[in-house]
Amino acid sequence: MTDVDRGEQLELLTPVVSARSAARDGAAAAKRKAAAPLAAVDPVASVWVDTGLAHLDRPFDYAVPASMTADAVPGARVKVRFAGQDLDGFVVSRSAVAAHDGRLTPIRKVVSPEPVLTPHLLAVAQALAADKAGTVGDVLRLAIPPRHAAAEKALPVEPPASPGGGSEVSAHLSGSSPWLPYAAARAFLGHLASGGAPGASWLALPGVVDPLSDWPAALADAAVTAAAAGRGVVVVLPDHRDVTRVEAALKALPGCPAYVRLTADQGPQARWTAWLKALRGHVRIVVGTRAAAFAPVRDLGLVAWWDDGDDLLEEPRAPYPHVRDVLTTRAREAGAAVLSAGFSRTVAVEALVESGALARLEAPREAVRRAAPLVRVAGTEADLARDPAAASAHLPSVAWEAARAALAVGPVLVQVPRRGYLPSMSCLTCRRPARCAVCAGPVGLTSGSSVPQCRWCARPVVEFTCPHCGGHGLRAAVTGARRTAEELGRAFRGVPVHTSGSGQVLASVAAAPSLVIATPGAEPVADGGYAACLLLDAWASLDRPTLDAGEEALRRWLAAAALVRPRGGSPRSPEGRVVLVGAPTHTPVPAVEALVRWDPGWFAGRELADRSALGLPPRRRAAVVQGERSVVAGFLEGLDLPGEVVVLGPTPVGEPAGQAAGRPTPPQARATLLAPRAASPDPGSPAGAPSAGPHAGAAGGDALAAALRRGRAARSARKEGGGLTVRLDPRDLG
DNA sequence: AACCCATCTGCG
DNA sequence: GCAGATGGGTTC
Repeated sequence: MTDVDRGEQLELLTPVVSARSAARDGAAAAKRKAAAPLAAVDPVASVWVDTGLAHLDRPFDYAVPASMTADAVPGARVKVRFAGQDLDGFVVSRSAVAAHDGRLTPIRKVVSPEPVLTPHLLAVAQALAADKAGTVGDVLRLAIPPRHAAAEKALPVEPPASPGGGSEVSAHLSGSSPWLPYAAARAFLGHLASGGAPGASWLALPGVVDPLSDWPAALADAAVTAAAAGRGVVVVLPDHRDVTRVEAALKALPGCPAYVRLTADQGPQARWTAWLKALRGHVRIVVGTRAAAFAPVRDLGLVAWWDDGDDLLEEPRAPYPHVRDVLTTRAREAGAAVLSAGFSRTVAVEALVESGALARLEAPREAVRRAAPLVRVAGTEADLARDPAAASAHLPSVAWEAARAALAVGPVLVQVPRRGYLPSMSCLTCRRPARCAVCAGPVGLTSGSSVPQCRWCARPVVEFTCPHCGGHGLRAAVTGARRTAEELGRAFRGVPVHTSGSGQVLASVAAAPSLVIATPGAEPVADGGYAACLLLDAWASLDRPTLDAGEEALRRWLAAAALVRPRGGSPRSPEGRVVLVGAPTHTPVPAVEALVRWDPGWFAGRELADRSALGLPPRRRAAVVQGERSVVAGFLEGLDLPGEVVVLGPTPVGEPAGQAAGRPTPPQARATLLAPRAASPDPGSPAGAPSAGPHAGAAGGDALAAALRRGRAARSARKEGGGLTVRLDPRDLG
């Protein structure tokens, strides 16, 4: 560029006060403002403005006043005048010339020169927005927490000169490595340590007998391996207790590597401090809940998450990315390794395995057999224990005996489905599951209503007659945790009873005999492992009318059963037992079989094959569009869909139970769209080339997502009101 | 929300 | 013929 060109451009860039304000404020003010000199170098800032409007989801050029030239760096948070309002934005880049050929408004204020929107986060936000048919602005709101000025000021800019800083902690597969039972671990960790980007789906062995070899220790070991190689690490756990366990495992490592905990519930100041510690390079390792998935560690080398199927890993705000989406996108963007860990494997992760993105990281069958407890199944028609105390607790004799024997040597875990977890009903006389007379759907109670109704066709069940015994009475097949606790407490007199559930979650219990009643996900860890575990109301978990009922049931069972001592037993920790209560025994049920054999890998493969055969997700891409009926209809009408997309619906949907009463809401509808996976690399592929060019292949050529995104932008441009939610790859088709 | 601009309208 | 009203699209 010649000097002349440059001069002309600068002329163009001179901020011009609008005629109106000049008239109002007078010539003096206009002169003063017009005279504000622009930055000598790169006077143009491209700013991603948080407009909240889908059709304006792109950067806009602003002029950089000379006074801001040092602060308005790429990534800085700014305030700009946009369409008559003051809006927040981030500087994306600085340049000498504007792409926009009109007049540029000057940036109003640099909120903070901290470069929070890193090129990596921007690329990730763009890729996620494209993949989920959302806006970059929405993703940025998820990715960058609210700033806390005091926290920003208090934290030193430069990391304190640390003698170790984690980098001198050497990790290796020593004799005590928690990775020892996993043959593929050596290759994975070696590749990780040498700067590679391996991907693995790790099926952790059950067992908590040795805290030095449990899964938190293994995750900590992997994190330190990456950190020792100078790479950044993000580890995401579903809940708080899991974060604390991984933290403890990190602290237990020799040299205790520098890490930071990052969770949403720690408050704005602590959260911003933790976020900045990652950004400024004070720590290489971030451990946290879903809020940590975007943590801006430098030189990202490893992303890891635990228990892919836990719904806490699903972001409830638009565009609804799962932690798996965030982390695999980040890994692809940064050339980092991927570690998806759990006692079970979701179908979504199985799809990544079968696509080649993730390798199977599993222990040999003999090791699984040694580590797993012995699992027995007590069917729905099983004899209730003859012991009157057991009968009052509605326990089959197998379960009663297992619990009684185990209580002599240690704690016993009892898992009961969550309160309000689609409680089902059964015949009061013969205890067989109650079925709708019209469609044979399960009969259940919804909160707020005292009349049982069919969960499939929603018909109220006014007069029930059991087809098996002719009885007319109904009882709740799923008993709440509190009542179960009372009943079991009576059945096993003298044994202490603990409960752990939403609201009151226990982290751990002692090795002494006790009964621990817990809802799924709230099971405390037992010192030395549980002696036994009863999994109640299996049928209720399996019979949910959702696509992922089997997967979810198995995940919950394995999570509880993994806290039990191994079947083999040892002098220190005698034989562990698990009893699945109330499962169908007349027909083979894959989830039950997988639990008995402890083979979650087999189950995931089978489940994916089943879904593929039916043309269902995740083999095909799914999108769910929901909103007011007229809005959904209009939206679908205007979509420019590729030919291979199948549109199911829209079908009317009711308001979620409990909300419908009283408040009149416009009728809702939902449509499901199914499309073949794009031919482009799977969004989960971590092995992809470290981003070739800026945002290369960000859209992934996914025509369905692109069409939905265009549709939303068009709606936004037309100022069409009415709520509309668009979810891509939802966990369930609803 | 504010602005720009094209088009319309009412009055001469 | 033209100032002011009206409406739809853009927003740097």
